[in-house]
Amino acid sequence: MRLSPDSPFVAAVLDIVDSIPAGRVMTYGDVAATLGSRAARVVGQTMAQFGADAPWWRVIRAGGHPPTGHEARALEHYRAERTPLLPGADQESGYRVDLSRARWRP
DNA sequence: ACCTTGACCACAA
DNA sequence: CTTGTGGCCAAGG
Repeated sequence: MRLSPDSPFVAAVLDIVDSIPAGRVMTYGDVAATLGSRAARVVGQTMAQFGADAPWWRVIRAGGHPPTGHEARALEHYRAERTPLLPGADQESGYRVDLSRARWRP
């Protein structure tokens, strides 16, 4: 489906995403929780539709995986801003962000 | 009001 | 590692 472009939830999500510093990340659930919500999926839909002009690669899944379908492009950003990744899988597919070090809590 | 669709989450087997 | 189950929430049919 489509989210309303002027939904207050959408605006709030984008505000939070813009506040994440370089080299740090938040999970979809973290962003929702910051808004007092559990709508992690809606955060994902928000990023899918309106996240193009935001630092979308700083919002990842709870397991440390980058957003589905954007693994390769996200990795370029992580390398560029030195986001801590878990050791091991160095290839494009299969890597994860080290949440214990990179997680940002506002 | 019910069903379906998602850049999701947690937990169990 | 993989499925499956149940939960979450907005929007559209």
